[in-house]
Amino acid sequence: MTLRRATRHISVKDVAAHAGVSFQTTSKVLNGGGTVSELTRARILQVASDLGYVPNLQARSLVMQRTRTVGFVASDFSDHNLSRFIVGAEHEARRQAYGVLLTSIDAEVSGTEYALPALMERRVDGILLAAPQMEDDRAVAHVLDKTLPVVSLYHVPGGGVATVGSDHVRTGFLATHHLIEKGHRLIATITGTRARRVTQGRMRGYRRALDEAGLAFDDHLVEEGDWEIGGASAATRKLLQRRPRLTAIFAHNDNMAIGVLSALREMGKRVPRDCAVVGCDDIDMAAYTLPPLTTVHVPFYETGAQAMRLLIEMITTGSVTPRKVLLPVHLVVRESSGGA
Amino acid sequence: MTLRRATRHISVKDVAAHAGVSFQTTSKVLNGGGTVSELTRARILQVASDLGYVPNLQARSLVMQRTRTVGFVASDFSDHNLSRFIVGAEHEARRQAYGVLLTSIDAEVSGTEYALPALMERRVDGILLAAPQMEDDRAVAHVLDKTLPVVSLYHVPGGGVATVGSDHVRTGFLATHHLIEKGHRLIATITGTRARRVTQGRMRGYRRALDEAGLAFDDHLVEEGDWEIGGASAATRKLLQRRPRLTAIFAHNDNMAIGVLSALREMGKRVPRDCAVVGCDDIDMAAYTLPPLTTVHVPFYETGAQAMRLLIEMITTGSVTPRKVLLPVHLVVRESSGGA
DNA sequence: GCGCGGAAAGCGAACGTTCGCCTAATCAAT
DNA sequence: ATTGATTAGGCGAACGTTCGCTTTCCGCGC
Repeated sequence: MTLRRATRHISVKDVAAHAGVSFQTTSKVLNGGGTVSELTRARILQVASDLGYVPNLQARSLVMQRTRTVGFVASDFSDHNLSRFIVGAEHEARRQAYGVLLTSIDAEVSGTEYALPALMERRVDGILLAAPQMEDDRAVAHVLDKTLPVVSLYHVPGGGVATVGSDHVRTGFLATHHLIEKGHRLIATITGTRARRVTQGRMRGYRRALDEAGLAFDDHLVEEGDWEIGGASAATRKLLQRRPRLTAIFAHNDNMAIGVLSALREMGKRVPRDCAVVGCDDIDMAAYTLPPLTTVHVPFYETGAQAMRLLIEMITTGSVTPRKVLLPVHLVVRESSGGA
Repeated sequence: MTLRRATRHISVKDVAAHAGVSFQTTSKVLNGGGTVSELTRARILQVASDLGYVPNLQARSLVMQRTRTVGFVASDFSDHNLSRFIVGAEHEARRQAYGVLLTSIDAEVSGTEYALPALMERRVDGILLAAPQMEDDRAVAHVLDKTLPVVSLYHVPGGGVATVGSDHVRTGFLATHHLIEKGHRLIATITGTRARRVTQGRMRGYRRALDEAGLAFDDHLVEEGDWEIGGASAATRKLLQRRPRLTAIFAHNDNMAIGVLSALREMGKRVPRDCAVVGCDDIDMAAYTLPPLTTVHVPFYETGAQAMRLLIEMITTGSVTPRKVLLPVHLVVRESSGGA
């Protein structure tokens, strides 16, 4: 149908011309600074609004040497937890009038290939990292070090990067401790992938709770999962084969806990009577499983907001001190562990 | 600990100085154009790489009048379907070396408030819209019209905006038709929120399938849902109270179908023997519900990629012809409807 | 010897800002 | 009247590019 041309953007010079002043004066007015008479100030503002003037941040960035934009690097936005994190980060960025430039990195290729250069070209002021596969990527760590403020959701080797996350050890501890309090003695766990820090942390919490209660750690009560429902179902069957008398399972995320519930049901076990289940993350669905899932709430949204806040603080203060922030988690008791 | 200063970025002039040529010549080399001797070309490239030169896209955009960046406006990234869409769009953008600037809009405030100005300031080349609440926002439609290439996932009033989406009517038709083929005659449906186009489309497909089979439409077999699990459970109970003999339920998304399954189980109904259930969207979890959920697969990832492709095409060709693209959907038969 | 064509590289301007410094003009105080 | 301060606004430069137009140099054919 119609084929329209892109209309030229109007600039500060256009406004100046219409208002009969120099464009520099216009700039002053628009930025609130300088000494300009009330009359001309009003006139310029009027003209600017009439013409629909929108400042060009590109040009401003050029002279200011700051883009007021941060890069966000993630591995997979469709991960539910990660997307809650993104929402938190984006909200905080918006609150402080920062733009967020999104880049995904494939699971295989190191982020150095594309994501980082793309962000550098656009001269982001800082980078928010949410890509677990970077946990062991020394190349990335090296690139990031010493160039830009960086905050990561995950551990980055080299220690030059600030980190914001939740307390994984406590998460594992709370879940396990709760089961112990409920009287369970044979408590199995289906872990996340072993290489991940979060898995190691939650595992440490699990062991600590056992230790405190004087319970022995049993290797046969541990099965590695892949964070997915299907894998957790399989793991559940393996565990029950090896230790038929176990009475509780702690899954390293709610998704796997759902797989556990489904496997238990298929095997004719009743939850929580025959076997209690506790997950962690506290996803929306946890309240709607059958039975509703006891879980440890992990503040993903808050983590995102906090990470962005820290990043922007680092940007504005110029400090690149690699701080570590740990956000608290808390237990949410529902029926899968026998209720409150 | 350490407090480091942001190191100055090195520019084309720095490279030129080290290579002993004018910065314009350097620019030529870096962009592949112009007539430069093989010797100096090699030298310049060498120096650029040694110094770690990264072009400044801000400056380039300024003179080129194109930022090679698109804006993405979404209402809620943590929506699973939407996040699949984002992934698709981002991958396509990356493939074509476009940057993606993320903005969320709150459910309440019209996007005109913050999101659009923020994108305009950054001079994005086009906008990808994924915010259902804009379906009836005439103000937004007006702002968008005639200024920039815009592709929307949802309908935008005014007709000036290109749209990419899946075939909602066919989705409703396939789900309902499948149930009819399975021998069901009293087929209830739990719809999405009525105001949404997707709901209206799926509803039309539902009615069309009934019509074709010569089945009467019964208002009491329709209940409005809110896309959420809890609401759908409630709706299921209402439906069964009004029409105890219904034998099938079509939910307007998989999430609600999960709520339906859970409500049916609580009421002692067996799925699919007593009541068949069909959802739509084909989320990951659909394969893991109990029983696994028959659903209509909606290609969210592809939709995102396609939308981005269209947007970039509009940007590069300068055409703002408001095309409408409908992607095909297909039925995925699992056990909740009685299997294949 | 003269002009020509082409290769190689330089130069100036422009893109839309911000910022520091400069110039008038006004006005009160000496 | 001469100063000095204050107010209002202009001017030039810079940020890092791209692009089109010179300029310089060289070899070639007449």
